[in-house]
Amino acid sequence: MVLQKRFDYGFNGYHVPRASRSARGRGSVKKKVEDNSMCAFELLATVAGKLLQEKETSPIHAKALAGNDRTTIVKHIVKEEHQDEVKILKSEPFDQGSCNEGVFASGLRSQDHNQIHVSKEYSHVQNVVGLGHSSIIRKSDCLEKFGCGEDFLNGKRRNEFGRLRSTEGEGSPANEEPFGGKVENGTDGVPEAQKISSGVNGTVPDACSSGDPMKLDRKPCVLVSSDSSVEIPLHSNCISHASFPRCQDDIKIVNKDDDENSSGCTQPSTINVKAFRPAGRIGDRRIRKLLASKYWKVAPKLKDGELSNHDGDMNSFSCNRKTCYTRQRSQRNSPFKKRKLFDRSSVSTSDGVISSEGVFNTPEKGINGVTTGSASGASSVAGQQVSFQPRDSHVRLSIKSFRIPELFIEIPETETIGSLKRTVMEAVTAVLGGGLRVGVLLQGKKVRDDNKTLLQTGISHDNKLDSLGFTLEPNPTNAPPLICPEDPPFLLPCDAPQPLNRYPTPAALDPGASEASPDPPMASLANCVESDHDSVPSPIDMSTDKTTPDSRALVAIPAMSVEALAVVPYNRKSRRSELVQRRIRRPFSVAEVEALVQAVEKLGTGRWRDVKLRAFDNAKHRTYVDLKDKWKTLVHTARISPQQRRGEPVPQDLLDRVLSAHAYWSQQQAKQQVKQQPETCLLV
DNA sequence: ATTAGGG
DNA sequence: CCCTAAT
Repeated sequence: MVLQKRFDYGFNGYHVPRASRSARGRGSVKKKVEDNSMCAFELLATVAGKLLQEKETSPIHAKALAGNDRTTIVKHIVKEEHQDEVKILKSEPFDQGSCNEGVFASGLRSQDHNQIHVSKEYSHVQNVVGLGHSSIIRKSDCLEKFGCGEDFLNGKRRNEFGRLRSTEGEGSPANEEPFGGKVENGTDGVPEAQKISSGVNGTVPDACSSGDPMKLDRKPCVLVSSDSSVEIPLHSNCISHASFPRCQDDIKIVNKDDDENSSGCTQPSTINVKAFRPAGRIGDRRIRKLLASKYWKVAPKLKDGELSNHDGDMNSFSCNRKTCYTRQRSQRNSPFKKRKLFDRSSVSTSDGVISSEGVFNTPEKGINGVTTGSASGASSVAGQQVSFQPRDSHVRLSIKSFRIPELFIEIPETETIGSLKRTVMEAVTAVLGGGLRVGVLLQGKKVRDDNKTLLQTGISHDNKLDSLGFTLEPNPTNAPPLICPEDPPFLLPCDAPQPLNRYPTPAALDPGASEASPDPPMASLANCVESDHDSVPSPIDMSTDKTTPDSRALVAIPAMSVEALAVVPYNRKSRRSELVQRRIRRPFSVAEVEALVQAVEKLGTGRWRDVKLRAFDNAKHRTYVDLKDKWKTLVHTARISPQQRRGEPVPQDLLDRVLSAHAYWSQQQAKQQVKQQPETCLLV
């Protein structure tokens, strides 16, 4: 007997009739997945968080819950208690003052149905997001190699990412700063910092606006650009000051999206940029990992006991921030050493989970560069019932129902209903755990730019949005062919009508692929990212050891071959190669250009690695190749008429500097060659 | 791993 | 941004 059914995932017990599903879901199945995911990240994160929560208290475990399965989360979860199968999540108020909103959600689930009842309003999207992340991350963290207690998942830690530090001067000033005098003159006495600041603000007005809920804690001046932050040391205790006067003006771009990095700056005098980012890609990975492990551990036997492990994890989770913080920093000491950040394979993987990137972008602070990603094929559209309620500049919405992607279930006729339920649950759990990502639909259109703020996207309390929807779609990246990395023929490409899904094997969830993806929304729960995007080099290796083809055996399916019962999210990409996603486009902000120009003026055009190190050390998404390319385009841009230029306009003065620096260094290069020419001639 | 260029 | 060849 083969049951083929789509399940509506109701948050409020609200089921969306299949008939009412938008056709979009299906239609988009064929779309090439190249999505970068998330747009309106907050929304996605919120949704993801919900889903994950749900997962944690999946029916499988819910049996014993009997009404006690209530999950309440406040801000960041600090500790978790388990009562039999029931988990109670508690969190502590964020002490940063940035998030003052109170609790935002509570969930109640019924055991017999895959329904989650989510009520309560989200006082702030950020909070919601934070919630989702924390709950998710918490566990994942445990799984991570960091070990319990080492992780952080609150915004505080996140702050580290958005940090810039001054660079120390290297080499002799004369060589290092050919443009030093010139630049200074160019500033007309205006402090570099100020200059940059104006530049940033001019371009990205809202970036640092006071309205930003995520205000920085105590650091004074932070410059935030569209997708990166510029940090300028204010105090003089920077080493660079002494040895290299102008160094204090160095601009460094930090990628807020990178989760992995901890902080770049060790100097107290440095300003902290962006408040925080709860979970980064790392978080995503962790989440995924968590999900995966959980899934495999629990699903199969549906035993209790399993949770006990979590306890330990959870506790560890509540490590004190200090510790986590320290850890984080230490980890990122040698960014370049372990740089494989842009490895594509890794990127794709990350997508599977919600990326943290963007999670914290609130409308107020938003302003990120536009990213253009292609949408991933969505296999299903979740039921949408979103209502907005004006409240300050916050958007409140409640998702009445969510439909999960289509699942195929195959089960013997002789199986019991209970067995069927479990099977279905597992399938759902599996999908939710790692194979989904969240998409946002606005008026029928998929919102692909995860970096846009809700406001920019048109989702604001001012608008009576009646057409905001979320979708759960198979996460291409995430969905790795678990079992057969080589890509067995049987794994159908996403365009296949309705490929069968199979339970992800641990391997699949694994990260082999990892992430980098910019921001895969939920399934991968990224960065963000988005993560970062992209950025975390460390793949999740949890699956490595235990994962074997046999893992499938773990699937708790009644006496039948796993294969038979296997429910697999379809729409997975069969080939890893296909998983390769083009990195999301992240236009350089003026601040970044400024930093680049300054670095090039100082270092020249042939030392991109140094440029990267000097000015973009913390911007994981900017590789030296990117910088080189950007310089190339800048030179080109500077040469064409302003009318021909596109994108965010770059201040003419910057372009002028580009040209002069380019000319200068070209000349230098020529001289170098001239010098060598004679030598070679002599040699010959 | 970097650099340099073409696409 | 991607892809490659050459270092």
